[in-house]
Amino acid sequence: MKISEVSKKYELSIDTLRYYEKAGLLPNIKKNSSGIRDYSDTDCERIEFIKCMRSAGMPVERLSRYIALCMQGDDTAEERRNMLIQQRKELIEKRDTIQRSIDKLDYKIDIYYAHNTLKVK
Amino acid sequence: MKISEVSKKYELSIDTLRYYEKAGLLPNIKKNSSGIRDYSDTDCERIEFIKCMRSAGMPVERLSRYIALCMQGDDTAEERRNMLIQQRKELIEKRDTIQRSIDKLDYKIDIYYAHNTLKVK
DNA sequence: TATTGACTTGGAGCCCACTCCAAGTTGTAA
DNA sequence: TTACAACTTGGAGTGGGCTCCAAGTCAATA
Repeated sequence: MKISEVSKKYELSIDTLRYYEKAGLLPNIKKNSSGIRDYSDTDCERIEFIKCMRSAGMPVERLSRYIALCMQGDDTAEERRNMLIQQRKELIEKRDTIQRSIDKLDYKIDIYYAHNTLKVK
Repeated sequence: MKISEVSKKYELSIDTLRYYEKAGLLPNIKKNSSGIRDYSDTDCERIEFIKCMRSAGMPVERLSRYIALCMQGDDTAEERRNMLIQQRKELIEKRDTIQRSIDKLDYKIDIYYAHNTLKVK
């Protein structure tokens, strides 16, 4: 798959794909004789994972470390697992923070309704 | 309350408090004869709201618009309510995105466990 | 009265995650 | 063979949200 196809399929700009590669998130992308990238299925799976983690706010640098561990082989499995567990913990905190904000908003929105005329803060 | 006290109480740096003020999030902070800020209870409540919304990812600029509407008076109540409803909607989306990432992580972490030896990606 | 510490200001700098740009190469189509 | 579209590179620029800095003011204390 060429970069423009991948870009369309995963809704990531071409620049972002190259940026991710430079940042170590997509190592070993194959290139043909004239230097053009050819993304494999494995690369694409990785992109899905990256998208998922990025959308949840995992920093590029941490993702890069995780992927570097993947490339190092099986010996790093435990470390990787710990990274995922840590990340899950952080996401749960983040989700709960957001939930508290939603609750607070519900409360505020209710007040606007309660005053019915919509005229009171 | 002086800025250093507010800073400690709400765990926001003094620079951040002044930055928020400059950005329109904290209008009309009283100053004494020698120009020193004196935060009122209302200011403090506003700071709590700002912290809550910021921690949920609401951009400073949008907060600034919301607060500008507050200052304009009762006529803007409906618009403000709509902003809060919109914000709630976005937070719910964000929360759900994070939840999906958590689910994906659970799945991945499970795989590490399943392979028991911790040796397989 | 000299020092100290907390405050003031405007503006520069930093980090992250892109995003854009210039200049060049390649492959196909007219 | 010339035009074009899509690709390549390195590096500069951008926007949001702070964070830091220099230079100055002020009030209380030694």
